[in-house]
Amino acid sequence: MCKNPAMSRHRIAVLALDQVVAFDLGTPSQVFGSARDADGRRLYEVLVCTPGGEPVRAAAGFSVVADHGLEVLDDADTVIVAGITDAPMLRDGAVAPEVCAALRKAANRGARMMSICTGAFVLAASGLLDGRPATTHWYYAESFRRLFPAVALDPDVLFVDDGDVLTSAGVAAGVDLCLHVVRGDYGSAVANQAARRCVVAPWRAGGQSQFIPRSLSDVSVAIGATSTAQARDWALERLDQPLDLRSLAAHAQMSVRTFTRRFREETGLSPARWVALQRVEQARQLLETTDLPIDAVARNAGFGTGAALRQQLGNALGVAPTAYRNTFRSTA
DNA sequence: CTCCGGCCCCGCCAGG
DNA sequence: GCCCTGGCGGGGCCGG
Repeated sequence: MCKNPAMSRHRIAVLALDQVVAFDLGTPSQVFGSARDADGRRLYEVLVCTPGGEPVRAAAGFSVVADHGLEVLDDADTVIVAGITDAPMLRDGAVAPEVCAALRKAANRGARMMSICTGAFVLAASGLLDGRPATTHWYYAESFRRLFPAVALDPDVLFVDDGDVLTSAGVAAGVDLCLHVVRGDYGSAVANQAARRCVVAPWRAGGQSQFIPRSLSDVSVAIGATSTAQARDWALERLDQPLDLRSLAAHAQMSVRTFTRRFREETGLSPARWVALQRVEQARQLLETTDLPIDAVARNAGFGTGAALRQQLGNALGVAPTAYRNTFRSTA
């Protein structure tokens, strides 16, 4: 990927087909367009295209006139297929041959391939998901499985990152996937700033269930109902200290059993897994935005030793702390 | 590498 | 009957 700001901007082509989901089509422009370097310059160029540059009908009842045709897939660094809805393709899996060919060509050339929502049907029809893990909108999971049995579908996660092929669940999960990609390309600070510009929560992890409210859980806090949200805030303030399940539950004034149950309902993650993710996030931000020694970062993020941090960061991101810092320290 | 001890996760079920 | 709670226990995971 184009991580060096000196190189030309990372180019993203968004493919809209007939009956495109308008929200999906806007998501990449919005999120990637909000990713800026320290001087406020855009880090991505986002081009929307349609087959032949012809207008396509949006499912919402208007037409989309794109500036480009499929030729922009030829030199895009990333290709994103937006979701479509209520189209015959979702039942018969038939995608125009020239679209499949263009997508395959881009993938073979090494472009990063992504889909939002039912865009996964188009990637799958092009054979790009065979034998790989992927996800799509839960509503279409059964149809997807029937049409593309060779794909390892996980219908219950927000998005799947399989390296050069990334797929997301319905609509808003596309926001999460796009933020995830920005995070991977330019680091947490840039991604969080992009999220702030879009006024969405900084991130939801890919493994999270599709069946959790995006921000409605805060409502229960506002009305004072019991919830694990305060315990999460409390935990975030003391990530550098040991956080075991018992003390989290005690802080939420619940039994351990009820706390874990609620926690899972509200976040889609188990408490320990959530804490681990927060610690990695904390470490990333410290590596990106400070010059603290690795051991200090490790202590501050609750890993104890640099060795533990190295281990966790390696598991989560596949990079060592110093390498991570060197990659992202300059961007933001 | 394997083992070990501790913690965690979650299905299960009894009780309110 | 219903739903929610919370203790129990087995299987799993992680760090040493």
